[in-house]
Amino acid sequence: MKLTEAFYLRDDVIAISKDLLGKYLFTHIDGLTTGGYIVETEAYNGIIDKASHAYGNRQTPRTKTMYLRGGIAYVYLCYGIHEMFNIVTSVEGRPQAILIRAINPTEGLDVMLSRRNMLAVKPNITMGPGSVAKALGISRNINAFSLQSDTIWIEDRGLVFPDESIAAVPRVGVSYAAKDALLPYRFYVKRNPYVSKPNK
DNA sequence: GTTATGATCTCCT
DNA sequence: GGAGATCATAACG
Repeated sequence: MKLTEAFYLRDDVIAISKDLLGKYLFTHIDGLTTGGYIVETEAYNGIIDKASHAYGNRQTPRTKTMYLRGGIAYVYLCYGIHEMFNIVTSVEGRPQAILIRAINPTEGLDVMLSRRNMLAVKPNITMGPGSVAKALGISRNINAFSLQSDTIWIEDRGLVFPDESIAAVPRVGVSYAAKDALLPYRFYVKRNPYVSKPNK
């Protein structure tokens, strides 16, 4: 059930991003389990990708997590407000990562509602990377945690989307990355209500 | 030490 | 449709 390390250690971050659609992401934090299946991802292709934090082989306290062995979490703060959850892939020394932009929640709905200060389930509960992290209780203190741990992990439950229901489009919020912003590194499940707005 | 800015969300109009 | 929130990070002096 739980995805093994071999899944994350592959070198093709684009293929892994696509493969992650339909996989179930779970967290067990503060004694509470929450999760759902992934419906939107974005690939960040290492040192040659201008949109990546590791562009140009940049090594800093923040990005060092990306250089570790694949199969761990990379969590950072964006805009001073939002925690972002990424999955590190490929082998040690190759800083590739995948941003989880949206999930379709299936477990722990009541917990997610209270974490999001919402009264009823609406698509925006886990739509967009900042919302996903908040609903799942993800914060920077699980940065670099292994996805083989019992705090955060990903399962294959046999859910597969056919190619024609998967869209590949340019990424969101990376206009500073010049022509790399045009690469179709954002993948999502067509017509799923939890997919975030831009380019839908 | 200082400063500019962002892999965004929410609320307001 | 648009602005404000809010701070760690990274680059620079």
